[in-house]
Amino acid sequence: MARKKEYKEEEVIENAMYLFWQNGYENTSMKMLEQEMGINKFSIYSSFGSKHGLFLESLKCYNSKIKKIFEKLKNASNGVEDIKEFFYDSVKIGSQLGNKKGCLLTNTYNEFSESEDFLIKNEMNVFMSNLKNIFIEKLNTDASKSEETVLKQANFLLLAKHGLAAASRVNTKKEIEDYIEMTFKNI
Amino acid sequence: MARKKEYKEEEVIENAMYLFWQNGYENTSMKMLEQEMGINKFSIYSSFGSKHGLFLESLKCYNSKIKKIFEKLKNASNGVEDIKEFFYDSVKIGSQLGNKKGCLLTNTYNEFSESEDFLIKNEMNVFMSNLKNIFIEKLNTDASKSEETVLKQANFLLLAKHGLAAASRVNTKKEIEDYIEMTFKNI
DNA sequence: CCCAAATCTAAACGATTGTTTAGATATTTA
DNA sequence: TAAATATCTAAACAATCGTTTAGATTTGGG
Repeated sequence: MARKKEYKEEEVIENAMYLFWQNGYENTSMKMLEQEMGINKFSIYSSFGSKHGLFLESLKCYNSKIKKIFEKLKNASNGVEDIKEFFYDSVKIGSQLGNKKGCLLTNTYNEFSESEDFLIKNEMNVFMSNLKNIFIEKLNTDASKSEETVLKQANFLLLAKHGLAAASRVNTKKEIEDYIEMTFKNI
Repeated sequence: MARKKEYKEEEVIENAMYLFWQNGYENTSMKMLEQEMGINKFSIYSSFGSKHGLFLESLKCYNSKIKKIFEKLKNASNGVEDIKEFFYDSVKIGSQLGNKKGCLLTNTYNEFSESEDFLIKNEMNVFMSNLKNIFIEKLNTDASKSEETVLKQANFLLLAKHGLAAASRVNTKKEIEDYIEMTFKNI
């Protein structure tokens, strides 16, 4: 054995995640990451392999952060009302975690939409289809809805969620609340 | 007098605009611009001053491209129905102009949301408030709506338009159509 | 026809990008 | 305590970024 590490991966990755969340992948440099993570390039590379590996790990970190509100949604039993609450939770979590805007996954989805990075695109698709399936499940608790209606509404909510994440980067809290309320008027 | 220029600014700027539209500002390099515009760096700099100047000019070029559907919206007289048509037109124009995704202005709005580039942010704010005012005007053609309702619905539509532009980069035509239809269900 | 000026090509600029390496420092174990 | 080794700092790496410059080429007017 030898010298001890002066940091914990699980701790420094959080700061990396916040930085990526705020600036996106390309606009976050190794220099900024050094500063924010509090360790230097050598340590980053020995722990995470590359900037790309660090980003993937940041996405996992983000996933674990939002796992709570996903579990809450899954375990709730008020159908559409739970989805609405999930929308509110999604916006709230950004201001709780250091006033970050939007959703890291949605930001990434947009930034990589023209990219050929299939590792990351796959991560995104898994997330989106999971979310869609949960929406479908919740919508199905209302037995009066036809399968077609459910699918259409699930698509609508998925885009609304995507749009909300994008818009929440530049709009006020009031505007966002109005948007969520109006969105669920249509369901 | 002396040698003649072998290109026209109005022509090459279009290709620059398409490239920015596709990749965003930061992810478009001068090298890519040289290739796509068909002129070299010297010419770009002598015509547009800098990458930043070129981008601003691209935004103006984009504005003139979408002017048509804005004028159409302004001059129409079917109230909300016209806004809906405007949503469809906004999506369509991307596929018409070389299968580009989303809206250059919205993409820019997102990319520069954390930036301190006030020249560009101002350009964005002017665009957004213009759009909002048009929405308000159209909504007001229905005299039964209270001022509060109109403002709330205008905010909703503005975010919906923003979200639509973001989502249209990654979603299918069918999903987008469903989204627009659902959006206007209760307006 | 030749000089002046504008536009071209292409190389070089310094700064920054992500990544690697050399060497000093600290810790564990035998 | 000494040898082994993991982790640190800090410099250097090649590649690319946006930008500038030097020099060749083309054009028009006197």
